[in-house]
Formats: sequence, C-alpha cells, structure tokens
Amino acid sequence: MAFPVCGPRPRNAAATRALILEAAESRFARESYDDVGIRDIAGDAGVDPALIVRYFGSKEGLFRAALDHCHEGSTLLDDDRATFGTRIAHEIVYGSKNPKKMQGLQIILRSISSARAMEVVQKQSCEQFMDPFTAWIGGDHAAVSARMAAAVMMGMTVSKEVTGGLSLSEAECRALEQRLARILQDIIDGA
Amino acid sequence: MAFPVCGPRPRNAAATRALILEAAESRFARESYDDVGIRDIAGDAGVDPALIVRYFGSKEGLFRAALDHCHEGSTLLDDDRATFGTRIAHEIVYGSKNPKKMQGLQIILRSISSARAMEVVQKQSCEQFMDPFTAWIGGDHAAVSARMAAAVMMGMTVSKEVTGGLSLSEAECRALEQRLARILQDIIDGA
DNA sequence: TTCGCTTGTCAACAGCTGATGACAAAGCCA
DNA sequence: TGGCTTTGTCATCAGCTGTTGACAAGCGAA
Repeated sequence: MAFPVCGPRPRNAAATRALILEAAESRFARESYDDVGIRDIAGDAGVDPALIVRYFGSKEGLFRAALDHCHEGSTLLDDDRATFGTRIAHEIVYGSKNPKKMQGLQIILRSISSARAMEVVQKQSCEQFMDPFTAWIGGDHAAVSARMAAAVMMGMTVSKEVTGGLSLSEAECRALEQRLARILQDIIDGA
Repeated sequence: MAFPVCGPRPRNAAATRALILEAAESRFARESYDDVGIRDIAGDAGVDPALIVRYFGSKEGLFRAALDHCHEGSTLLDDDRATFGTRIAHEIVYGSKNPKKMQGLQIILRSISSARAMEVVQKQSCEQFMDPFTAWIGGDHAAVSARMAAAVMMGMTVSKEVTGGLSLSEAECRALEQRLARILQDIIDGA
C-alpha cells in the first residue's frame, strides 16, 4: 500500500502504527472479527504481520485500539440536532459520503459474532458511544431514546446486509428514507 | 444429552439427524457461525462429529438445514395483527416464553459476521422471512414496512447484545416496551 | 567508530478447525 | 445362515490462525 515496490520498509514506528490502525479500522468495519486475519490487515498496510503483535500486543489489542480510534474521530453527533433524522436516514439508505462517519457502528455490528470481540465492544461501546449519545439526546428518557435510535440505525444496517443491499425500487428507497427520518427524529425528540 | 451413559448409540438415523438439527439450531441462535464448531454441536447432541458431516455434508450444510428448519417452525406471524407491536415489543424487552419464536431472527443476526454464513442467509432469508413478512403486512408500501420492522427487531436485539442486556431501570424498560410497541405497530400499519 | 536500542524480516510453532476414510457392529433380506 | 447396507466410532489429515523468537539492519548517543 504505502511502499509496494521499494526494498525494506523505512524505519518509522509512528507511521507504521498509524498505517496498521487505519487498515484495521477499515477491515473490521467491512468484515467480522473472526473473518479478518492479522495477515489480511498486515497485507493492507504493507507491513509484516509480526509488527502488529509487536505494536498492539495481539489481534484483540489491535481491535480495541481500532475501536477507540474510530470513536475518537466520529462526527456522528456534531451536526444540527433538528436534522438528525434526515441526515442519518439519508446516510443509511444511500450510504455516507464520509465512510468514517458510521465506521464505529459498523465495527460494533460486525463484532456481534465473535465472543471475544463482543467482550471488548461491551466494555467500550457504553462509554464511547451509548453514553455520549444519551447525553447528546438529553431529557427525561434519554437512555431509552438512545437505545431505540441506535437500534434503528444498526438494525437497518443489518437488514441491508441480510437482504444484500436493500433491493428496493427507487420510489421505495425514497419512501424508506422519509419514514426512517421521521422515526429517528421522533425517537430523539422523545415522541 | 440423549444417551449419556449407556454404551453405543442406538441405530436410528432419523432420530440422530433430528437431534443434531435441534442442537445446531440452538447453538447457532446463541453463538455465531464461526464460534460454533462441529464438535460443539456434536457434543450437545451426544453424537460423533463425523455423523454431522455424514448427514449434512458439511458444517455449511448443517447451517442451511438449521435455518430452513427453524423458519418452518416459526410462529412469529401467526397471531393477531392488531397486537403485533405489543407482542413483539414484550418479547424483545423481556424475552420470549417460547425461545423458538425468535430463533430464526437470532440465527440471522449471529451470522452477519461470517462471510460464508452470510452467503447462505442472503439466499434464504428473503424467501423464507422477508417475503412472507412482506406479504403478511400487505398494502402499498409493504416492502418498506417489512424492512423497517425487521430492522427495529434486529436492531434492538443487537443493541441488547452490545450493551450486555439492556441495563435499564424497571421504569425505563416499561417505557421502552411501550414506545417500541407503538413504533412497530405504526410501521406495519403504514403510518 | 562502537555500543545499544529500535525497527523490520523471516521462519516456525502449537492449537484448533472442518473434513476424510477405514473399521466395527447392527439390522435386514434372501 | 450368509451377505449387504446402514449406522456409529475412531484416528488422522491438511489447512489456517495467532503468536513467538531469532536474526538483520538502521540510527542516534557516547
């Protein structure tokens, strides 16, 4: 990826680490914890697999780091609150322009398979996603609203996966987008 | 499980097959395709692992058969349509009395990890779950409604998994149940 | 330069997995 | 009874996985 042809890799620990982390983030968002091997990630990053173990301790350590890193960079809750429903609905139905935006949710989603990955996710997703989301929503039943909104977002992503990409007509996609937007907005508005 | 102490297993292909199938169904609903090994299922069924390969060809064959079988026995769409929301919401929040009811959805959910399992699910879930569900809903935008309802159901199950069992107060659970019921009912009513 | 730490490379290991094939015993039919 | 098919048991294989440790090379400090 970075230095495909030239001989030995330049000695730069920080850069190598970052390369691995980015490759891991992208892989874990697209495939499950079990399906992704360290040799895959190393291949994407153009790095020797042993370096992953050296820098992150283990595959699990890398997964944890990737989850951390992508939550830090998430901009899901940055924008206007009144347009939350329409924004998210559009991103779900038509995909996001910025793939990084939903990467955290994607990784969480992909990991409900592996028991080991789930252990990590359970520890981190509360404080790094659910709690901030709950706080962002605010109000009396924020915890309930946060769970419901997250459920709709993740559920739609799962559903897309299961049916192999929505497979709806253009008109149906528009209808889905609209109804999804209203549901999500109603949820965070406490309706 | 069936004959733990006595010597050799009685010769009964049909019974053995059924035993394996039931064990597989239960395992695949609780753990992911990758996490479940042939030896696990064989152990649950009290059967030699080689028999699984003999009767179902491969692990993938067994998975396919389990998915088939549990959709056949599903009673998700049997009951009254007007109470769909409250019924499902209760089962999601407080768990089902009949574990078999949601087993099909659970298996689908657990399999979004493994690429190989996903291949099977994509082929079967449409005709065995989404299509009947869509038909059951009926009306103009049934396809959209079906996807949304499925998304909420699966999303809530994922969400439960991720946060490690809801972790809400009793009052919040009640609130969640009510709001969930209304959302689901609204969805299938086309609201 | 020389020493010592860091970084990258490589070969290999142990563990587990799905799958195979040989074998024994049971049951059935002629 | 004798032969054939079905069913169950067992040892074992090949392949992949995460992980390890030895080794080489770079690079700054003394």
